[in-house]
Amino acid sequence: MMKNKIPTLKEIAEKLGISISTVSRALNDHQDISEVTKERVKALAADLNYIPNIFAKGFRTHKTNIIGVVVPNITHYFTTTLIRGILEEASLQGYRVIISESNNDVDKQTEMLNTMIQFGVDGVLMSLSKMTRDISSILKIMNTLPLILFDKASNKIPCTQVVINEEEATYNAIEHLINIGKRRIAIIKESEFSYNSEKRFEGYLRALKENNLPIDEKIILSVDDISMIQGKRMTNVLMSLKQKPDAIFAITDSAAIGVIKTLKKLHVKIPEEVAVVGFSNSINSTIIEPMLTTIDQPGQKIGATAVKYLIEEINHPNEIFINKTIEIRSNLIIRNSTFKV
Amino acid sequence: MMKNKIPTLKEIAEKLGISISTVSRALNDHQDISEVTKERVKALAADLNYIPNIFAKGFRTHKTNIIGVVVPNITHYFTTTLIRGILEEASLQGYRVIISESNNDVDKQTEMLNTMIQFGVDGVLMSLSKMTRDISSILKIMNTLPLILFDKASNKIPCTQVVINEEEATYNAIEHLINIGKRRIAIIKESEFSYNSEKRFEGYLRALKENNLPIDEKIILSVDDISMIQGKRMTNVLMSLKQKPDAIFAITDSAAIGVIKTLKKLHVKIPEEVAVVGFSNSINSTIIEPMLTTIDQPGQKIGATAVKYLIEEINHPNEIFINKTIEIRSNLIIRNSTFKV
DNA sequence: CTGAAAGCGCTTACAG
DNA sequence: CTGAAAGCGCTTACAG
Repeated sequence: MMKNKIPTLKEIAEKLGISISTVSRALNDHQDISEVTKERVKALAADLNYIPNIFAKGFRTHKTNIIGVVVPNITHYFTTTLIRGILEEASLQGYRVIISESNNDVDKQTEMLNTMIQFGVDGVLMSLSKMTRDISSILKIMNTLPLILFDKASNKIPCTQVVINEEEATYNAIEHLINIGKRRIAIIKESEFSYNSEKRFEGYLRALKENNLPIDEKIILSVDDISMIQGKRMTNVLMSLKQKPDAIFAITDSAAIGVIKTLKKLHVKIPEEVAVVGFSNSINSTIIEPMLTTIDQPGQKIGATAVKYLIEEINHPNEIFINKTIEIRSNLIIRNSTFKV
Repeated sequence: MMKNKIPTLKEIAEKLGISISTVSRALNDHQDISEVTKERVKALAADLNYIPNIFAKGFRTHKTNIIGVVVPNITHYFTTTLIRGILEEASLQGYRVIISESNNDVDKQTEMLNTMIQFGVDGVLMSLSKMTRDISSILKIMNTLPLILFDKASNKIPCTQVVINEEEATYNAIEHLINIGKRRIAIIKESEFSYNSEKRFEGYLRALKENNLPIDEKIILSVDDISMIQGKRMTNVLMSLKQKPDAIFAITDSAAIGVIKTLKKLHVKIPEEVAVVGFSNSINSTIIEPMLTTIDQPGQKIGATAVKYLIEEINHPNEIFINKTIEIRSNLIIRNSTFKV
């Protein structure tokens, strides 16, 4: 297929009988250039469909206006809302976004970061893969590029982090269960190192303690992979205990949906006998019956906020940034799995 | 933050006392260079963590190894599977992916395409926004860059298209309903111009005709926005008809889930009184009870295939490509909404 | 087998 | 207010 040629500054300059420098400056609205010249240049540029060669520009100015994003799993609904926020805010600020998936594989994550650098991104937004223990490669990258963590973060990495109020959100959810009269609240969390899981667990523990409820290891269950299937398995475990729980909090909606499905199969009444709470406010949480009480995380806002902080760092490459942790508020959405209207 | 400097060919050349040209050639495994030199150069490059400046390279060779992707809505699960396939195949072939969302807004779609060009992508993969009637801007872009359509395609645009066998898949689904004894099959489709909706409607019509079933306009419903809410509304319409349908085919899972929810509210037995079929095999289709019979679309394969064809075109910029339509096979997944085991 | 040099399209310090 | 020229980091035709 024959492709059109995109005109260059040189061609515009020649057609107008002026220098390339003047054309460049006119297009960039440089103060030195007269209005008349600016207008002539801009008119011709528009006419010829001039598009600046971003590679020549980026090559020259060491800036590409591209942001790299690394996420563990792009198919999670919540992740897509984060990405939507990132795309929107980036676009507003004149940035493009390169996305890659680490598939929760730490080596792949490192590889992705390296290609990001190679592709000249101006900065990186990352949500950590599970099991990211060795942070040396990440620290190395931080020497080269601004990096901001979002959603799946880590206190060990000295950079700005944009997260939700995981601990508090869970605290509120557990407190809600206590308010509706539940006293024996089980939790299904992740066994592997996971920032979100740990924070949520802390909120769970604090809520029990502050309400003088006993902490019972038997109803604190950890799974490798926090999925619907594991939710089902763990529910069978919990409901075969001598002292069954009267509520189950799962740290993800998918696990919570597994819980509901199994409780229904066991003919356990929800929420009267056992109440269920999830985390994420995924679409699924409104499909399941009874609909799931869960925590709504404003993904778009988190994504957009992360972009703002990143561009701030990109624009001030020589400043030392104090590494803030920005907590975005989430909301408990009460539905029929805990409280019937 | 102070950032590390990435070494250049020049530094390697100086340290080794050879020319830049030789270093460049050694790194690119040029045949002219001796093995000894190659090894020395590569060793030092590895040592210094040399990363080629892709912008200098792209600028020089007019190739960026970046693919642009435009999708209507990134939060749809099926879209994320398409993207996953694109990311994987692109990564295998050494390409990065810039993603943007058109939000089903035709103007935004055009804008996105233009920024893609500006950012020097080597080619574009696009899934059309609804209501893309004016294709002039797309045709214009095809003069500049290779473009391939996937999933939401259009016969009017002369380019390679990667889609599923929409018509045949629907035909099979309707035939399945006929096989289980259904005779009055309603369809809920989109009213706006939509490639997928039209193809599915064609399959529906053909199945009825070939089985000598009457086509009744009263049970052919069109909605603007094919959502769960519309599925609910349309079910109320259908179930208040004198001659109620004994099966409902909705062209998306979300609408089909709305159908099931409403049928349950109306105490209609599924599938005995009314069977339900969706399209997509979304996660939701297994959450709803009864689980939804639907059509599984191999998103990853579609995405990967689209990338392959695009890179083929990128690598042969002066060839005229015959615009093929590649149909990827989908599968009917039979579940309890049509057939109880 | 290796090197000197041109050039990709742009920006910008310097000079006028 | 405008221009000539250098240079960003790379590749490659040309010369040896």
